[in-house]
Amino acid sequence: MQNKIDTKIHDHKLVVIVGPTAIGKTRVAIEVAKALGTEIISCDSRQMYREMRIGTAVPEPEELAAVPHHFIGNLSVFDYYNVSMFEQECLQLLDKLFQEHQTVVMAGGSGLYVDALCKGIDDFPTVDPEIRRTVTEKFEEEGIEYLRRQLRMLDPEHYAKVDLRNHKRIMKAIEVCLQTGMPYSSFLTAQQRTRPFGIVKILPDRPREELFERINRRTDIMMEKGLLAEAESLYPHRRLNALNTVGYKELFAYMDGVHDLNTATELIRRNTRHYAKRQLTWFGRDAEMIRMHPDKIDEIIRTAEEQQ
RNA sequence: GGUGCCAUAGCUCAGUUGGUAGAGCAACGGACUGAAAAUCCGUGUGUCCCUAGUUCGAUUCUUGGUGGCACCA
Repeated sequence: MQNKIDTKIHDHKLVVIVGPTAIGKTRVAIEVAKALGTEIISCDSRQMYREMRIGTAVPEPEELAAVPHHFIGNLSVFDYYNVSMFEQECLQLLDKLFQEHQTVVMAGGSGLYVDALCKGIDDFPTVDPEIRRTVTEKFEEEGIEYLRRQLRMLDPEHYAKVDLRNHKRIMKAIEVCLQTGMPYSSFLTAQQRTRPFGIVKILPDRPREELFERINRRTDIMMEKGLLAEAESLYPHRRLNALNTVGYKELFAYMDGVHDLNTATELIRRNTRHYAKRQLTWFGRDAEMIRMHPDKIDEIIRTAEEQQ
């Protein structure tokens, strides 16, 4: 007897369109959503901040008007936000959207956010800001060795697994240990959640050279649109996490006199390329991705309609 | 036309008292469980301009070219 549980066909479907920055996802997503008469959920950790529009390449007003978008400009740079919140809010929103639409489109480039929604993410309490602040201060004062010692004591199991050179990973684990009084690793199940809807993953892809040309061009367009002025208005808040973002941090450095404007622009181009590469690595290991050229809209629409 | 200096990685350059070479940046590869456009890790990719010598051996020394720069005409 064959086990047929995994091949169950759902009533609803999420079409996920993810890929590196500047590949042309926005246009593809809008065309697909229009063809399917549905809405778009953005999964972009930076387009959520309403103060950051030019540098995050949010869709044009006409594009936003053509198809309803969610999770764009819904936060302020002062807000705390995390993947788990995104997962929860997204699931709730999908519940609502699936009452009206058979299919919903998700588009963006934040791999962790995509995976949190598609595969689920383990649940543990949100860490008190006070605890985060304490751990951060200790790290700044005493360095990564301190973090390692702490983690070895609080959660030896995770200590053995974590990248001990990555302070962010260690800090997160310590924070959760301190918050809950339990080892961070005790929250990790590595279990994939099943979702009550089908998921089709499309990865718009083009030759690297083409992608890099688009990144260069888009950087110029952002500058013409007034990215510098946008960054200047955010300069006082440059320490906020939301502003640790390509396109802004390089201009802050320019304002600090670290380098001239041309250098800053060149660094934006380079850092955007690096970012795109990281995204390619992330999405590339997902075997469910269907690679398609973003210019072949009709094929993508057909795939979005037909695939289960 | 003459004299001098230079030619080494994609770029800027270092170096080898003769044993086929290494830095920075760029580039490339990878990891990723609540700050993820973040954070972290790894990799040298080379007719050492060409040619003929000297030498066991030349990217290194010598001859002659070629190209670039500077100065003098």
